[in-house]
Amino acid sequence: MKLDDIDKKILHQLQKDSKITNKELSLGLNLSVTAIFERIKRLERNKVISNYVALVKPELIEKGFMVFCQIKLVQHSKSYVIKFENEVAKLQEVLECYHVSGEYDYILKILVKDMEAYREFMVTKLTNLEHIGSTQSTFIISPIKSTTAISL
Amino acid sequence: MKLDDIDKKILHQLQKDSKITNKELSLGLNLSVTAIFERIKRLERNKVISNYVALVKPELIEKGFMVFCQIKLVQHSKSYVIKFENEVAKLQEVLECYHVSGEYDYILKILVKDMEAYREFMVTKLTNLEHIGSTQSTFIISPIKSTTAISL
DNA sequence: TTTTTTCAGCATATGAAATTAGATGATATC
DNA sequence: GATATCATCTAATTTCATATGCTGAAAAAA
Repeated sequence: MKLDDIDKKILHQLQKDSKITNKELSLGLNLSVTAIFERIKRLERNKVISNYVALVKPELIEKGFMVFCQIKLVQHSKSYVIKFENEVAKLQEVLECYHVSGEYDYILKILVKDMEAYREFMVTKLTNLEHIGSTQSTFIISPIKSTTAISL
Repeated sequence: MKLDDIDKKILHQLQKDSKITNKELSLGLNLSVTAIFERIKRLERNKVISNYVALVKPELIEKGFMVFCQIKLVQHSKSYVIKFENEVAKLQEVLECYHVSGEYDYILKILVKDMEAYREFMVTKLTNLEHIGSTQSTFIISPIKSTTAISL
């Protein structure tokens, strides 16, 4: 799907604040409300916009402890990889998971209540996954800039 | 601010889909529309909900190249740290930035069009920041699980 | 060139949702 | 026991998203 400048401006606004009304957008972009409406619908139909979410401050919901966990698999055959990826995606503490280049295979962004909860997560959930080799945890001291949507 | 179970359920829904109507929420939670409305307003007032955003597929807006970049500062006095953090927050390629424990001081999540754009970003923007020591880039081969809101 | 089709936009209308206002009952406070 | 506070309710109002049908420009077909 092709995006023109107007589409990009609309996306830009909706990424900053999806509660902006079509009218406000139309004023800023010199289009009618209907035109804006139809463009947004088109962006949604084509899955350029995948969905709309509320961003919640993690520290306010008793989840103030964020960790980047790097993981090495012991084996990299397709079936192992797929199994690992499926399992890890199910863990609700895992906000994000990426297959990456470099020394480790995966980087996970993990959010829990505190260090104790993290220990529990490691011992009972993460290291229970098969084929996991070594892991390395990097603790977040302070978020400087963040757009992460947090799950309860 | 204290959150009861109803607040948490509301947050949980809004994090999955902020376009859900108060009526739908009220049906699921056996409350009136007004009660839901007041609770959400309260969550917004208290900044538990910081804002609402549209999630956009990065590959569809010509930004398919994501990188974790770890950064070490040469010096850690307060004024340097603050200056670095301010500057880095302004860079639109930087989606997220965290002050972390371990060998490096910061982890940045960066999103650009491609490897060439990343090189350009490193050379012209990142390494231009003062007090930067070494950096290490980890490239994302494939996102397995992700909730990241992308900026154009 | 002329005609037709397609498409993006527009104004207007309407139904649904958000928001406001006022009433009620429960719980805490003096 | 009286009063204040708070969350909730119902009902009224306002605002917004969305559907409909029209218009003109550009593209395609004749």
